[in-house]
Amino acid sequence: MPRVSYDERVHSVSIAEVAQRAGVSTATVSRALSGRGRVSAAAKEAVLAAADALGYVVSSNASSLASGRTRNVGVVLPFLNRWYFASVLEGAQQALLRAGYDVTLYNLSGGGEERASVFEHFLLRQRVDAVIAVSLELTEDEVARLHALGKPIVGVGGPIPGVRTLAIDDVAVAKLATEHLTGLGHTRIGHLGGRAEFDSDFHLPVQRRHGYEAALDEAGIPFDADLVANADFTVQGGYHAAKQLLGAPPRSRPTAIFAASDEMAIGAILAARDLGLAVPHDVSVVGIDDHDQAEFFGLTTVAQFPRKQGARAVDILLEQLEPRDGSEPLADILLSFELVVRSSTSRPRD
Amino acid sequence: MPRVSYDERVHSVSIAEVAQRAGVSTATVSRALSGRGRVSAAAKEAVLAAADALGYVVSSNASSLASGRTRNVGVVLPFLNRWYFASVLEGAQQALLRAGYDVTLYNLSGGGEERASVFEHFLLRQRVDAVIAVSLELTEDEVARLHALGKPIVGVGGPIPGVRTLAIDDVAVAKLATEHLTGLGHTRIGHLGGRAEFDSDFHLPVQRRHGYEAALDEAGIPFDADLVANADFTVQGGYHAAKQLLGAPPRSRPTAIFAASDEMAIGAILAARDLGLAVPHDVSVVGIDDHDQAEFFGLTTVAQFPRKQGARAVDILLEQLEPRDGSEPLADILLSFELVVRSSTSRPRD
DNA sequence: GTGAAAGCGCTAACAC
DNA sequence: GTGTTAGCGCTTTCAC
Repeated sequence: MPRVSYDERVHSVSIAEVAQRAGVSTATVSRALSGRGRVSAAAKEAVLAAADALGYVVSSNASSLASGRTRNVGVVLPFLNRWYFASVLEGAQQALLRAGYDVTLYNLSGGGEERASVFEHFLLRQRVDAVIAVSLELTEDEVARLHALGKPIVGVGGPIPGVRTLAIDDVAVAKLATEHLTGLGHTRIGHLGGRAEFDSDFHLPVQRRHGYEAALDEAGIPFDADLVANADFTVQGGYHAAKQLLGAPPRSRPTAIFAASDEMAIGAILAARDLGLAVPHDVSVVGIDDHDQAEFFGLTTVAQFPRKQGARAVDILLEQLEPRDGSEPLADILLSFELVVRSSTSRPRD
Repeated sequence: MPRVSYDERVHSVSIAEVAQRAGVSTATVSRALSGRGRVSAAAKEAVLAAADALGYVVSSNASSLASGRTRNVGVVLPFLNRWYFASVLEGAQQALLRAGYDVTLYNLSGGGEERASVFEHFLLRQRVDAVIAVSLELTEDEVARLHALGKPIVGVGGPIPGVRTLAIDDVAVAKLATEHLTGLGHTRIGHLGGRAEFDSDFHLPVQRRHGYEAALDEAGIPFDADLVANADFTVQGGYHAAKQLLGAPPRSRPTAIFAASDEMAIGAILAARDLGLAVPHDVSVVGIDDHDQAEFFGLTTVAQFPRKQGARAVDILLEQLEPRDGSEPLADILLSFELVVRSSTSRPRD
């Protein structure tokens, strides 16, 4: 704790004052405080003491201007108010904070013009040392401009051309979920997929559907387009789509549903209840995510770990921003996922 | 669109290059681009053209260092992954972006040491022009340090001593919700409140409970401690607490529940269903928030408007950062709220 | 290991 | 209305 009462001061302490008090030059103060370059133990101690006594803190602007480093990372995402995105952001922010980096947030949910404006802002104002793009497909131009400025980029949630990327294997995840159902003996398996408009970025809906079809195929179950309904990844969307699937006559109704997100899966569980169907007795439901509420609903799901994804993205960035010896540049990374079996799935009734 | 291909360049264009190309001085470029000070139309046009052609953008660090303004606002919040907080942030970010400000995010959900670390970071590094604190009670020391640096602060979600604050009147909101139930003729009204540990910041649980009691009082209904259960504001917490209230024998069971958040109210609806009780026939439920999912569940609620709250906070900040003539400094502001009646409430059965 | 000094790229007086 | 110029507060050669 600095030993000065702050409300008595209006201007901030400069490095020169610290230097004077410590009886060294400003260069030594800079070196002592930043850890770059060597400083004698005695000098370092004197500097630390002086800085503490004066309540000194570097001006990030002056430091950035002189050094070219901002210690700030931009995180760009398409939504803030959805579990996956907020979780990735949380994980990234936490890791960045620990490494001494600030996070500047760019939420694109406002619309198209906002996106252009964001790129004007931070590409251009050189506020950040690097960029994390979550489930966003940057254009080649955007990537090129960032790279031209020497700013590393890492993508989370899907591949960006020319950019190192973290992603789960969506096909494999969907296949795993569906295989869980075929393994239980289900043969009429419905799918709640993502609507085409959500496919713009990383083709996540399409890939998850491919995984679903692949699992059916391996189990020798013919694909039936009537068992697929698409929605918008929300509970409400999943509810309505599931009602449609489950409203079919008992003979043709699916005995299990694989939803491309937990929120839609929860919607399906609620829809089943409202139709008087018991889960899992009449219909099994499996999702993807391991959403916060998955446990509450007893939802079987394939967990992905967005917080870890965010933290991992930071590791990769830091390796480029602060290369340490022995660290190899990493290739694209496929993230882990795992099936979490709860009470929403069981063998079919007969 | 700038007419240069960015990947051919590695260093960024400086103001001097623009000045040269436009045939004016750097001062004129600065003035033309920032809008501060007067510039002839011809000069302005020339500067704009040159800047565009070269793909010039100011270095925010150099600009901040020279001017003392960062065009960056820090937003501090205790959670990211909850509807209210994410919505406030979204509203604030959007308004800030429109005004040309970046947002640096400080999420404190990591724990206590993180909080100290955050204050080291941004109080101290002078990265921001102002601070928005959402549902956080800053200490006097923290407020004093910010003020000492001349940084405006605005609080959202509750009062901070010495700081301009935006908040709903939690007592009135809770009273309105409860009055809706008494007005329908309910006399056994349960309350799902917030647990004491959530009271640390703005005593929101206590205030909402006061509103509840006030409404009962005015309706001449005696307060009954057995009809109150506390939880953690989540669906799951509300579910368990509601089960407790609704598990009582029919005679003593509440015919209506007022929950201090929509998420808990949704938990109550699900609990009622699981107990075989119809909503609103057997039990009415009302919440506070107008959460994204409120409509889906047909939840009657008192809406607050967190996105607007965030945007409003920005207005207040901007008024201080960029005072315009005729604008009066605003006092603390009570935000609007409104009862939204849906299908989860009705008159009691008999 | 340490200090002197030259910038980093811009803004804001000030003079014209 | 426009140019000149002195910093903003730091980091980093370069010499010692």
